[in-house]
Amino acid sequence: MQRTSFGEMACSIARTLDVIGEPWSPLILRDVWVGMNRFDQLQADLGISRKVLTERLNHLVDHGVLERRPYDKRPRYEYHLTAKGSELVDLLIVMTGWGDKWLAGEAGPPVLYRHRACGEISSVDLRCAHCGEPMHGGDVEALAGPGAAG
Amino acid sequence: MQRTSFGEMACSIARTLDVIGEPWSPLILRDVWVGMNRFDQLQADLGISRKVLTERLNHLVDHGVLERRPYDKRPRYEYHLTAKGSELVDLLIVMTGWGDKWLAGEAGPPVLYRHRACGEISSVDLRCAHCGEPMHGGDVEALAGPGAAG
DNA sequence: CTTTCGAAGTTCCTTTAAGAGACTCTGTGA
DNA sequence: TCACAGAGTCTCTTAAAGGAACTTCGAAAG
Repeated sequence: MQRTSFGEMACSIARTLDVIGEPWSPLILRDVWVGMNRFDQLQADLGISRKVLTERLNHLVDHGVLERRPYDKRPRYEYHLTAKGSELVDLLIVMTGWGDKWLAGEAGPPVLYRHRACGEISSVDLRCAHCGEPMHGGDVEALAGPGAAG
Repeated sequence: MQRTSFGEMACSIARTLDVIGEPWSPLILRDVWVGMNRFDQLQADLGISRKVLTERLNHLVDHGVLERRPYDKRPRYEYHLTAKGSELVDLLIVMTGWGDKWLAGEAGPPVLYRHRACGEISSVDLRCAHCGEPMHGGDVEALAGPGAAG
């Protein structure tokens, strides 16, 4: 229910959750990413309540993650990822990787990704933007930054 | 409220959300990651209701993301990341990166990460595990995998 | 022109989860 | 034997999710 708003916390994880942390939001982004851009498509594919879908779409548009785009002279709209929203796909890809590894079980991953640059079915790897070496939880040390609280 | 369970969907994003998608869960993982391992510490730091914290911790333990570890002869427990849980930190790091870029504003990021391997303050970059080139939403094509529905 | 249609929401009602805070339980050690 | 501290549990209120029927707007068909 998340009545507590995370947006005011001095934490980028909390702030990100404030934008896409509500139930369904990541699944909506996934669908929009793969080309399901219309209200009824999303509703049918997800099985989400129309009321909640409306709320989520508005929230995502308000936060600049999705953009509402008319596609007809009638009042008909499509939802598309903005630049800000497109960068959230990184998150979806990493989520997919974890789910594939830990939750897919015998059947294997439901979806595979082909990396266009090399043509191979692949997965993603986190690397230090500075030195290019692997960068995971244990490879890192947290320090207070300029926007720290207090 | 998320009454709809995502765990049965043929989608690794949905399944991952079933494990850590409830409100507060990513923030609990963040805190445990940085060394807040006890109930009262977590409760005080997050300001979460004790009831909800209990529910979340049990859920995360049930799903093998956290491990409950006694630290006293009295019934006292600490929560620690399992191997499965440690890999979720990747997700937190990517979330942090997005929040730092798009939500931190004037003040700048509240937390900085130093990559131990190179000693630099850095951020994370997604690369293809196969060829090492950048791998983001637009660089990738989705195909049905062995565990696809239907 | 009136009727029908389709997409995109709105509204209303029920059920369930989150928030808040007091209460319990269990060993310890003063 | 009393007080304490940590880790929960209980109860009540409030708000959000689910479900399903209803509205609205313009287009095209008769």
